[in-house]
Amino acid sequence: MAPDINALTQGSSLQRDGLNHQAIEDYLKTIYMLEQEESPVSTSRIAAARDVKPGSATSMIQRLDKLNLVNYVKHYGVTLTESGREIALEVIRHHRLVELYLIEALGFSWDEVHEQADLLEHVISEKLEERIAAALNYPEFDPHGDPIPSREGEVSELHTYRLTSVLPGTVVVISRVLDDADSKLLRYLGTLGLVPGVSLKVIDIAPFDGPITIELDKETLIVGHKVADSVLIMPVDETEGTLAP
Amino acid sequence: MAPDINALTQGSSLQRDGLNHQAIEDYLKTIYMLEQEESPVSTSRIAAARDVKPGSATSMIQRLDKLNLVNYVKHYGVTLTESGREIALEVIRHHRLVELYLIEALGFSWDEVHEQADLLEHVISEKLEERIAAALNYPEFDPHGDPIPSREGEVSELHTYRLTSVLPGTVVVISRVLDDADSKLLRYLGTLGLVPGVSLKVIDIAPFDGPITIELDKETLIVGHKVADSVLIMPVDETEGTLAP
DNA sequence: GTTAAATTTTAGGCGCGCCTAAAACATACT
DNA sequence: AGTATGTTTTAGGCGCGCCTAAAATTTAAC
Repeated sequence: MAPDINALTQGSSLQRDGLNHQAIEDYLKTIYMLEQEESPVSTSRIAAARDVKPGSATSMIQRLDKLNLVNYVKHYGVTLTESGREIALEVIRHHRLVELYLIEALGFSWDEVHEQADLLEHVISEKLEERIAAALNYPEFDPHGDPIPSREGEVSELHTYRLTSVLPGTVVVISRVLDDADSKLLRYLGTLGLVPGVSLKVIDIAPFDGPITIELDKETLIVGHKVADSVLIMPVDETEGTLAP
Repeated sequence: MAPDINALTQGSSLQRDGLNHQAIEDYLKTIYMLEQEESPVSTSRIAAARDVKPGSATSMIQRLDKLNLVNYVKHYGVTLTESGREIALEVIRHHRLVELYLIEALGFSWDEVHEQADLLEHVISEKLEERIAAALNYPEFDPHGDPIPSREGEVSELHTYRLTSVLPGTVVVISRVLDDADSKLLRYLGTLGLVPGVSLKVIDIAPFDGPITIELDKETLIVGHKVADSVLIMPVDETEGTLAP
C-alpha cells in the first residue's frame, strides 16, 4: 500500500539512507497523535506539543510537505499523507512494543519506560521489531493500554471515555492510561491500583474540576480531577472486544 | 574517577542534555579503537575509519579538543583524555552488551548484530545497560570474543595474535574475531566453525599473503589470508586467563 | 638544502533544526 | 468598515556535521 516510493520512504524502512530521521519521525508521530483529537492540526499545537517555537514548527512542516509526508495549507492546518501516516504508525509501533518489552523482559516498571522508549523507537530495525513482537507473542496493547499498530498499519481502537466524563453510578473498566502523563503521576496511579484491566465503580464526580470518588476492590477512593483525567475507561456493559491485559 | 565534570560529561551519562551526542560518541569510539593499534592517531586515519573527508575529521577533532575529550596537537595526532576514554568505553560497553543480548535473548545470529548494535549503543540508559548486563549474568566477552569493558572502565585484555602471524605447528585457541569485518565474512567464518573458543592447529602458512592450512576437528581446512587475518588467537600452552565463551 | 609529494589544516559553503524579531494574515469587536 | 488581538508565516541568524578547494606544513627524495 506504499503510495509514493521516493528516496525517503523507500521500502518503508527508515534508516536505510544516511539521513537523521529522528526529527521527522518525532514530528509525524506528534501530528498523528494530535490528529486523533482534532484534524487538521494547527502549527501552534504542534509547536506546543514538541516544545519548540511556532516558527520552528512552521519551517519543519514546510519540509514535511515537500517530502510528501503531510498536506499543509497555510493558515489552515496540517494532515498526514498516507506515507506520513505509515511512518508515524511504525514509530508508534516501535514505541509501544519497546515499552512492553522493557517491562516484560527486563523488569522495568510501568512508569519508567516512556523516556527510554522514546529513544529506542527510532533505531529499531524491521528485524528487531519482529523479534520483539514475537518474544511478546504479538501483543495488541502496551502496558498503558494503548493499542499497538499492526505492521500493516491497523490500529485496534477501543471507544474509550475519560474517567472524568462518565455518570456517577457507572461501572467501568480501565482501558488505557495516557502515557504522556509524567512518570510520577503514572507511579501514583500504579500505587492506587488504577491500571489497565481493573474495573471500578464511579460514585461521585464533584463539579468545577473537583475530586472523583470511586469504589475499587470494595474500597472507596478519592482522586483529583487531573489524576482521573489521564485514565481512560470503557463502560462495563458494552464490553465486547478484546481488553488490554 | 571522573576528572573534569563539565556540562557535557556530567554524571558520566550521555543523553541528559538536549544535545545530539551521536557523532561525538562515534568519533571517541573510533579514536579509542585506533589508539589500540597506534597512538597518537592521525586525522587521516580517523577520517578513513569514519568514512569522512580529512577536513571534516580535523574540524570535529578541534571541537572534541575544546570539549576536553581529546588532546590534539596539530600535524602530530590525537589521544583521548580521561573523560574521552570514559565515554568511549561506555559506548563500547553498550555495543558489546547489546550484541550479546540480541543473540542470547532475541535469537539474532552472530553476523547480523553489528549494525543494529551501532544504532542502539547511543540510546542505552544506565538503567537499561544494567538490566541487560544482569540478564546476561554480567558477561566478560561479547560473541565475537571482544572484551566488554566494566562499568568502571576496566577492560580484560587478552594478549592475542593474528592467526596469520603464528608459526606452523602451533596449537591455538580462537579468542576473538574482528567484528569490523563485514558480515558476509563473519557468516563464512561461522560456517567453517571458526568462532571464539574453538581450538585448532596451524599446519602451514604460505608466504606472500598465501593461504593458511589448519587442522580443526581432525579435518584439514585451507583458508585465504584475508579470512585468517580477521581471526585472533592465543597459543594454547600459555592459556591461563578466562577465555571467551 | 632545495624541491617534490603527501598529509594536514583552513576557508568558505550547505542543509538541518532550532532561535528571535518583524511582517502578514485571520478573527472578533465596535 | 476599521481597529485591536491573536495566530501564523517569513526573514535572518546560529551551531552542527559534512563537503570541496586552496593553503600550509611535514616528509621524502634528490
